Amino acid sequence: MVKITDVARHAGVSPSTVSYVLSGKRSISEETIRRVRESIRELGYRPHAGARALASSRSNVLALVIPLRTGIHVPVVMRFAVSVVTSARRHDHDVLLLTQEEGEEGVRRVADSALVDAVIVMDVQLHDERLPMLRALDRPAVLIGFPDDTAGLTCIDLDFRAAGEACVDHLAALGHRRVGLIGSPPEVYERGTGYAERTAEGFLAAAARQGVAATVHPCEATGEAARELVKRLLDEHPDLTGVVVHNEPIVEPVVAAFRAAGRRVPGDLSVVAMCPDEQAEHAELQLTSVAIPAEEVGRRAVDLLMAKLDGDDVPPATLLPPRLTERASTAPA
Amino acid sequence: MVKITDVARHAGVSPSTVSYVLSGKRSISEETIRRVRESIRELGYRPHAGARALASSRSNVLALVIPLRTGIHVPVVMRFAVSVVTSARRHDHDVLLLTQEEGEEGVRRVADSALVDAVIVMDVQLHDERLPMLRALDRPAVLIGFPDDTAGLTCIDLDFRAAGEACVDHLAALGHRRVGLIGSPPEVYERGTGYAERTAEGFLAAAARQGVAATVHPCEATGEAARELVKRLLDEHPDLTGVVVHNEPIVEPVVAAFRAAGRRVPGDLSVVAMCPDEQAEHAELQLTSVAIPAEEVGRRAVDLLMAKLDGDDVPPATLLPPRLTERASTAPA
DNA sequence: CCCGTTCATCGAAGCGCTTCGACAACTCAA
DNA sequence: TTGAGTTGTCGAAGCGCTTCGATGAACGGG
Repeated sequence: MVKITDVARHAGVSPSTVSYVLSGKRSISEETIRRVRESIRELGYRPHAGARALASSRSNVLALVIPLRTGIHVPVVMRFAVSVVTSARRHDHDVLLLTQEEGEEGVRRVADSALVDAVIVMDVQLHDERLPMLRALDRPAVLIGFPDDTAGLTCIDLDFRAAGEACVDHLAALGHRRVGLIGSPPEVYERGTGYAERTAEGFLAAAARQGVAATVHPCEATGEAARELVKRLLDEHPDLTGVVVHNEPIVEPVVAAFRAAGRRVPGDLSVVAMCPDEQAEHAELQLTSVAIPAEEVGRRAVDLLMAKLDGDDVPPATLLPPRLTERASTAPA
Repeated sequence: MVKITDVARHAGVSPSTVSYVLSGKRSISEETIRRVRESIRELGYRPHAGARALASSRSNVLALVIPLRTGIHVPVVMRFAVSVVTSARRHDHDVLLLTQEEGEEGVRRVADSALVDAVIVMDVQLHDERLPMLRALDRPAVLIGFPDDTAGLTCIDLDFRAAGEACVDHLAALGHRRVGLIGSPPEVYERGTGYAERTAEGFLAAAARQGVAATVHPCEATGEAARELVKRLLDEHPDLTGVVVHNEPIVEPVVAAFRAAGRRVPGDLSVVAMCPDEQAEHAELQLTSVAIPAEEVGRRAVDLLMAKLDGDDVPPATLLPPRLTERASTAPA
């Protein structure tokens, strides 16, 4: 194994100089930098991560806690994760994967053992049992998702309340007078998930404000459940002309079900999806949608974490404004 | 931060004794073990991961390279990943997440810097460009998926060829005389993905052996593509009575499309899926299926890696035999 | 009762790096 | 021409742990 002393000898400098070339923490002459870099390249030197962590008390590793609960949409989770990994690499950090199963203990373990410098937690519940631990943690943490009480935490997410409102406002502007929200599976609401509840709140608030009749309908993420719900909706609300779907896997089945029921989309019935842009664009019918900006959220979560690691103050709450893109699934009532 | 010397002092022993209690590498008296454990608990001691890695040249971290290509089914990838993380924890290891984007360089980086002790690579192609690097790597690696040439490697996966055969054998035994394989998206075949090609080979080989007419059809993973393909299939092969679907997201749409075309399933047409048992069981129509044993593959990949880390010899190739479970989607022709 | 073993424990070295203080060599204003 | 800064580099300490060899105590066979 090539170590820093080998590089130092090869370049004719001291180990500390090599270290300073690598970290840039002291000024080094152009010429020396060149020689050291050349030696590093030639010898194929890689600093030993453990030694570095020990000496600097920085491991350059972040922990990412991913959710495993039922009712979550796995592809979206993966987008967040990939975005976090990619962003972390830009800051010269790696990402350790923790499953929710390991839970509190896992976070504490990797934090206390200095395996990681900081933590990102996904899928935070309104009353998340991990909050006390996260508040007490002696390492920076960023939550993706908003708990009820954000005091002492750093949180980031799409502004789901505003997103819910944006969908209704769009439909109302098109003249729709009765709208429905097809939401996440019931268990997601039952366990108090911020994004689901806040979307519903925004949806209902905007409807009230606009004088539009509105109802909220949790729905399992299966085609069958979607078809049944659509049937029931049309039965109970024959005047329904606008639907918001906040449940990625069943967007397509919902559209198909409305069509099967004889409704033209968007002729008779408009659909707004809340999903990643990619999904909205690749659907058979291009969907008017509010984007779930997983990439941006992941990136900014990492940026926040890096700022905290640098000792900077960061805003405790970051709500990304929703972006509604009009496509082919909505039309005037 | 509590360190080993603190524990040693508290327990009235030397640091090395504490270390030996923790590692079990030397015999220690019951009484001392008890006292040391008690001190560890009381002080909340956690060994510093970096220090440990430096002194022992073992980081107790594995790298997991996950795929990002198009055409792969994300939920299945996630199952592998979760299984790897869970299994690694059982062996007291953590998992570092690498994306395929980082590629070769990423693996080399974390291996050379001793950030990880070993590597698991998912979604290996038949002629994977990473193979030379993996062969040359000075750390153990296990591949999930089989390249064309496994020399010098350790690979594990479901035996997809046998799986393809099992599906046809099942259908043939039920008296079906013409069968079709609805496979992965075209790009998956184009880039030479082992599991897709081997399934098709097994499928065709068994059909030839059984004297059954058979065709293979790649299919994009969208409901629309599925519906089109089904229409075309029925057009071109009116005598088709058995279908194998090896493309998780479109299993349901395929069944729905056959029904929409007036075929009863399984009355007129039998469907065998290749998907996780969970998916087969939770479908509206319980699906006869060959299980994709993601959990087992992940677990055994980790077990193989641990064996290699212990210096044990391991089989270069592990093919898990397919398991076909008869459910409600297949019936006699 | 002595000596060779085994058992339990200790002390010290060393893993490869970062960082701090020191210092020689310059630079430049007074 | 001096003294105060600045720049570039070095040496050494130390991060917290594991591991090796040493050692004293207890044990048992001859």
